[in-house]
Amino acid sequence: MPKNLTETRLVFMGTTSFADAILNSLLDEKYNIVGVYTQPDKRVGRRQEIRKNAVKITAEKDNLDIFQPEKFDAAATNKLKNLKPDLIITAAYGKILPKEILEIPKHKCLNVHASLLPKYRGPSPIHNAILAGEKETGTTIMLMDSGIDTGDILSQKKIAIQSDDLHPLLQGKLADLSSALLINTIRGWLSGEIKPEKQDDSEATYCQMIKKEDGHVLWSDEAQSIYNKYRAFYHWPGMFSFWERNGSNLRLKLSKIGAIKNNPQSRHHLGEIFEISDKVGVQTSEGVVILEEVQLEGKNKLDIRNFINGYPDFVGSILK
RNA sequence: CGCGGGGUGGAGCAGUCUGGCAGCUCGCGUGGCUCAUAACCACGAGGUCCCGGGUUCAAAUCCCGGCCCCGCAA
Repeated sequence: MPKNLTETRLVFMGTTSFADAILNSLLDEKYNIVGVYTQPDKRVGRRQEIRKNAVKITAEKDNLDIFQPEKFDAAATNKLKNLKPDLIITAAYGKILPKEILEIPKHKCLNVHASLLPKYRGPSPIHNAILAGEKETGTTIMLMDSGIDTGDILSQKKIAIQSDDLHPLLQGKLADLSSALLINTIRGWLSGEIKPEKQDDSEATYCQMIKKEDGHVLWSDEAQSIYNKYRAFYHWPGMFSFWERNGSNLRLKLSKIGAIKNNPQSRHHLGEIFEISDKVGVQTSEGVVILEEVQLEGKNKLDIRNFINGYPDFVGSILK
């Protein structure tokens, strides 16, 4: 084992802004990062421009060697071997590493996973903790094995979820927490102070990749769970419903919704828009969702009052 | 040339198809009413109808070109 942490040859793999925050904290610690792996650039937006992800931008700024393999075939695997990594750190990379890769670094592969494993194994732990209305979640540093988020745990730390935390805020908190924990864990792991602990598979829960369609609001849900969905999907994919107008179903993004009003007296149709004093609500199966800002397809985001000024027939209509 | 919606007083919209007085809901200003108001009444200010060209007696509206905003898709 290298005596000095800065001599450890470290490879980082990550893609999202969460991963970027982790990478930045490793850079702050002056670790010797000999390679950065991230997902290939994707074409994005109406003009199909190529956009670099956050990790790539950071890596370029620091003149790190960047690798963006579509998959780990023989050539990609050899390239990685040539980097002679002592340790691989992954965080929200978005690719499953074949077993052969996991065996390359002598100090193995560490993964940062933003949940209290074995809870919320899978690609969307933060989203799903919010969706489920959890009061707390956390972050786990673990060794990677061939399963998905099933490896032995090195360290773990909890954090509270506030009832009005939106996904980006909670993700930011978890990134900070994870960064600090990772720094300590790397030190402890390389020095042999930390011993891996097996996960209790009987306690495991799993989450799926979030799809765009998941943002479609079901007004037959309860207001509280719709609000949780709003918090979880705030950054992506957002929340939307459909408003029928002049025979066509227009997509209406609910870009900002307010607290829930539990007034059992209110018995409108599911999805019906109505005014409550100075606010605008939508009827759910239990409670009311308050609309604060919406965006009709083809239009800009609008404060609900301005929206109704332009579309007075919105009140009384039913969202689907 | 991936598909589609849009640009009209400070905000949001209608008007465009079928060319003919610049309209609606708000906001703003002044006055009134009220114990009171995101309430009500009266009056009022505020517009190069995105830009450029064309057609026409006449263009927000029709034709050509350009700029910008947005939804989908990826």
